[in-house]
Amino acid sequence: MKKKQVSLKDIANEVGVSIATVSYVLSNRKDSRVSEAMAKKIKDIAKTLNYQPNKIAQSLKSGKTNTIGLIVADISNPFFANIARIIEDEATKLNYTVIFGSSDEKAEKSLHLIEFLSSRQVDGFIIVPSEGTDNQIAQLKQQNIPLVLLDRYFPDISTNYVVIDNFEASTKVVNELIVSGYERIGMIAYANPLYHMRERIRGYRETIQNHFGGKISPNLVEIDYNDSKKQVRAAIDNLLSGENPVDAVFFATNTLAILGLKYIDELSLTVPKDIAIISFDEGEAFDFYYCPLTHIRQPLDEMGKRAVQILTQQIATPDMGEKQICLKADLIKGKSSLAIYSS
Amino acid sequence: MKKKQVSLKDIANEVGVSIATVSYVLSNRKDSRVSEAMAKKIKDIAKTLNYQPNKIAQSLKSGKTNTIGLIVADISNPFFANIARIIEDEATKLNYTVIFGSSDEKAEKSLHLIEFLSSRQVDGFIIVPSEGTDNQIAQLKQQNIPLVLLDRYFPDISTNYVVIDNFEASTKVVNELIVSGYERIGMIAYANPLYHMRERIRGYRETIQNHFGGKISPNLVEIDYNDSKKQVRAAIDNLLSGENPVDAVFFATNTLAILGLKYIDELSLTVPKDIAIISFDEGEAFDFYYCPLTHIRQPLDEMGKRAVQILTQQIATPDMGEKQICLKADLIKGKSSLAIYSS
DNA sequence: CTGAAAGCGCTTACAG
DNA sequence: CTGAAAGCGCTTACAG
Repeated sequence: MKKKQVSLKDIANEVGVSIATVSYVLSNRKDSRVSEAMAKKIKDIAKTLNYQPNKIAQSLKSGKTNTIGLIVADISNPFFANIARIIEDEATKLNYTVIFGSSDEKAEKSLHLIEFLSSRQVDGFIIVPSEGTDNQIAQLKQQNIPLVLLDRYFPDISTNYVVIDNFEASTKVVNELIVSGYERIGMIAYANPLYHMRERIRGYRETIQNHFGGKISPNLVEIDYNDSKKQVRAAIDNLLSGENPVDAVFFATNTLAILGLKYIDELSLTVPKDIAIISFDEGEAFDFYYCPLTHIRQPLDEMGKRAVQILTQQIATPDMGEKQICLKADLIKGKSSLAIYSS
Repeated sequence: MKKKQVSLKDIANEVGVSIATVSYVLSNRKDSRVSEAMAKKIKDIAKTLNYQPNKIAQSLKSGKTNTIGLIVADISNPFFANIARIIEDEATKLNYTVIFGSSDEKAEKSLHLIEFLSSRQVDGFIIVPSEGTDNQIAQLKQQNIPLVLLDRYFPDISTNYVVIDNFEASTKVVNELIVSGYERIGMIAYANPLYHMRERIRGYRETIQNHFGGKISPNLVEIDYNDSKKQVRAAIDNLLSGENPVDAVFFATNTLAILGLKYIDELSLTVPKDIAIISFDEGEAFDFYYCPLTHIRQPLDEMGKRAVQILTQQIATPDMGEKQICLKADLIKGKSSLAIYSS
């Protein structure tokens, strides 16, 4: 039999005083006028009994759980795993607990998670929304549930969000390749209608367009998320075939880069001699890759922390205005995009 | 203003019936004899109002939160991150939520987490205990709080646990190296008094002893967890120096292997030609390592699932006997321990 | 077939 | 200086 936790009542009985008095003392309210002596006695007994307040009861009373619901798009992606950890740490600092789930890029799963977390009475949500969840987000907003979108957002729904400037980052990638002497630059992205992916693609297209003025066209392949392994291989075959095979590939995410590089290894191509590579985000998988990868590094730490801060502020001050943060990402130069002449 | 969630009372008012009746209908208790018509009406209204039961209130009433507290030793280690994910998935299937934290191998942090999770009224714990937490575990046990130790346990405290046979796994590693022709086999482990680490070391020592019968002695270096980077480098320098430098190294964990291999790369040594390697556990970091690593693969999936199953069983049946599971781990042969003559 | 009442453990405005 | 009472949203044994 699990022993019952000690409650205020147990302490009250022990000391011979009312539950209310114990509550006043233990919650340190200054406006209660409990005698010093009594207060000390109560505190001592509470300590010897190892009293821990029942947060469930506190939550029911206060309507606050000090819990944040976090929904990421894919927890098996180190990008999201890392940001989840950062959010967890920051939340803990601010005295919040995080309950999280992964939508695995599926709208139904996202809906299920939102309902589940709502029934657990989370005080607010941090969500990396996946395709087709616009209505879920709109609904949360309409219910005035505190909410911060992270990494992705819907331009048509006005919410708090913390994202990066994907267009600008993508521009940096393509410019780096161009400056290094590459010309036939392919891109492999997800066939995902969400804004962040469209912006990465737009950055690629416009930079190619602006620089080559139509003499060289963008060469983009979009991959279906649920069949990515096979399609990435086909995409690379495709980009490398024909009269003008690419000399560089820009991967729109780290997961695409991992799949792509494994296949490039299989083909016995050497990076960057045979083909230059830049990736959006990285991952531990590249720690031992023979050629350090040039990649976009998103300010994960700041993104996670800002999201938590904005959310907890909104929980505390519901009528605070909306906060919309767009951060810049850095290009980290490895050796996978070395200038052609120096290779 | 955040709108209040709809409660049983709202539905009761709407339908013109008592809260109790609504509760009976919505909790689907067969023994209540509410008329079909009324039941239907109530269910319809509940649906249109989008009623979600308040789990906080349910928990307070029932004394059950359907929540598991998970404490891992180091969430930044992919081994624990993976097992956390497996536990999360299995728990979700069984209708439990997981709240977790990382003790970062610190006893005080572990205590803090236990208290925190207890105050959140978790129904039970899954814990990867760190050094010096014996008394915390004993205390939980003494309070009859359902508990499963994972990956590590204390031989002196009788609890549920799910672990692997570290001694046997370690034996396999050393035998593999011996069979492949290596003789001067060093080991790098943590200076950690916990049983799992001692067993790995014992397996190493005894196998060396049994095979070489004293003609070659074990060559073990123990590393301080909090200064591991520097000490691993020194350890490798040490193992490679002297009259009889090692020709193989057994790393007792994946984190040690990562640190070690990076240094070995810096030294421009080639695996396995210059030095053979076997690691306990692996990680994504090795995905692109030029030489696929021979390593011990623990049955993560089974470990995580069994832990959840045992815990939830004990929550349901508190006087169930203790379950102690010791699984075997596999040796996965890569190329980092190739037989000497074939290299 | 339906409802009044007690109670889970806490907080807090109010009374004495 | 201290306590009785109401209430957070639910469940359930009991009465009618």
